[in-house]
Amino acid sequence: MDTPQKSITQIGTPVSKLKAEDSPVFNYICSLSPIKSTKSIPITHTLSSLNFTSPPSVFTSPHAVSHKESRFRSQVNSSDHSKDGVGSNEEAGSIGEKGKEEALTEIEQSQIPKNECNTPRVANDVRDNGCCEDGGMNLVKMCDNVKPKSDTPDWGTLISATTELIYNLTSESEAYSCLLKRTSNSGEHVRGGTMSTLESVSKTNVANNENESFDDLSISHRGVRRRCLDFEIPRNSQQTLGESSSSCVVPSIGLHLNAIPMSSKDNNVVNEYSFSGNIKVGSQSFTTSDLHSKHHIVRENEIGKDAGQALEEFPKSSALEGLPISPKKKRRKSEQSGEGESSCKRCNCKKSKCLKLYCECFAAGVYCIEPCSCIDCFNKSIHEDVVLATRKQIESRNPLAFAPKVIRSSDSIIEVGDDTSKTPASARHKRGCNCKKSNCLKKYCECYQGGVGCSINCRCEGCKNAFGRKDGSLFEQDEENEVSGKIVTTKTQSNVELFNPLPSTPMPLRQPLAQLPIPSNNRLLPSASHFHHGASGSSSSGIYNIRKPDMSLLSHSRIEAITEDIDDDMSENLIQSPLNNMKAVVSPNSKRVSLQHLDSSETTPWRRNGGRKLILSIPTFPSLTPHH
DNA sequence: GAGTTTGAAACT
DNA sequence: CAGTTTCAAACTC
Repeated sequence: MDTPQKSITQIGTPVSKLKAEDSPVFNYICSLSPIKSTKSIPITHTLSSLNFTSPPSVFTSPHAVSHKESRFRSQVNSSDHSKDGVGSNEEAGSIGEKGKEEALTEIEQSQIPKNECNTPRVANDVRDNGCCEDGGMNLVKMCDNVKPKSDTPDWGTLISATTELIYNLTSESEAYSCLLKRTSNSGEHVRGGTMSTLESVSKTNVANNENESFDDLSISHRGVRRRCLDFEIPRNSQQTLGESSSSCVVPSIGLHLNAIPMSSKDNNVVNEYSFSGNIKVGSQSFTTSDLHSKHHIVRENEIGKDAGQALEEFPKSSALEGLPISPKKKRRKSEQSGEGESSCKRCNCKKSKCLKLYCECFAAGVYCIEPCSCIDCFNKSIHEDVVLATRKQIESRNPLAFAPKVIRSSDSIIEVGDDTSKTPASARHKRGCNCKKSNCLKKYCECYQGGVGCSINCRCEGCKNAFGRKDGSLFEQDEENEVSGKIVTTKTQSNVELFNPLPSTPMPLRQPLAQLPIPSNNRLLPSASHFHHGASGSSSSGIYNIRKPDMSLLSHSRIEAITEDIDDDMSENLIQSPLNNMKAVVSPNSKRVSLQHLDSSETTPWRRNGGRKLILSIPTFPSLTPHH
């Protein structure tokens, strides 16, 4: 017998939805409360997610697209359109050109074919202006059809529609939580004519469905990710999420993995690389990079802020772009993380012009934004060419320079090897740290900062990393109690950690199972199990269910779960770096990374322990470098 | 908030 | 590749 929920979940496509509208089951669904209906989301989501079709052209032609244009254009409802344009132009004109030339001189101008980006820009412009609008209109119509004429919202329909739609978002966490909030909070959003989320989502979906092929063809990676969320939110969704529901957005998502420790304090934020990297496993994978291809990058000033705030701040920030910001505005990371919602990178660079890896923003692949306190910053959209050139240069030196520093692989415990397998963290620092004095107990240590244990890759001295020591030893009792109050010693427990949906963070990461909050309603649990749709049915599912503490974690969990599936299937495939057909190889003893051709893995650190490959889960990191 | 410490990044 | 310098974040007071 089909339960109503199940029926909902079967409504996987707009077509089926339409059919379902007339069915008694559908009516019954409509009578259900929105909250109940949301139970179907995971399944739908899973299916939807898996429906992403064409394998991504992950590493193809990541031509940078006009950030400026898309960014400004995408201030859809802003009345400051002209202002934006003027602002950017003025800025580019007054500030940009001179300094840009300087910077470009420094970074070998010849590396930047100026026409490089022209074509993609056109394509994107066309897309921005055309297809999405059409799709959006259609979808709005669809939602209108779905929307009952009476004052009583047809929640079942709406939810099934929106859930399905919203699951085309790659930003599960934001989208999901936003949707849930909105759908469950009130009908005003819908009835009152705002329908922002639904419309947004609808647009996204229609755009995805109808223009998928077009997107695939026309969209390539952005060179530089926008502030926050670039990775996960499809462009269309980004637009609308940013504008209509960004208050729901978890701003830390979209951060470079460097930001894990910050964002992790929210405890419901999975780091973006965990997501994108895992999802992307291998060049054949279907999601992140695909989504990246399909969807554009977020505008830096909107995401992570309240929409209104973003709109308010945009003119200001764009006007201020490129201008030094008073150090008084400086906010330290600790403060940022305290804000929870605003843990986007902020730098304080004074000499690097934010064009070196010293700059956290630059290193994270995001532009600097207003809250940054940098001086002479060139890491702005208006200096896109400079940024691109610099990145290219840096990448030429170290192809993984912009890759996430922490490799968060669900297989890492198994894969990494004997000495580190005991350590609980399901991730390792890509290159390892080199700490001398901090004992890997402070955030000077990149491993510690990333919330991961040290590994054999580390050259640290006196390692006492609370997440796992270099020598593989477990924490001492005292230490451990301090950190988490729990000793993780067994393989099972390690596995629990492995599937810990929580981001890396000292406290919760090592929180024992018993101490984890179990949701009063365990609806999440079956939902979570749905994430293993088609999975190998490993113990991870069970663990997963147990660990599901929080609705806000759901989306992240799903990501990880899917990752598991992918890893199962593709664990033998090395993840390709953004560079063409090359394996990124991390030398345990070298800071620099080298590239290795596909036939030499056995001599590399990729293989350890019985020949299993150590997978470098390089996420879909949109290389700035156009590859030809 | 200023100064110090630290280690990554960059440079030689 | 090793040593040195530069840099900015983290940290301390």
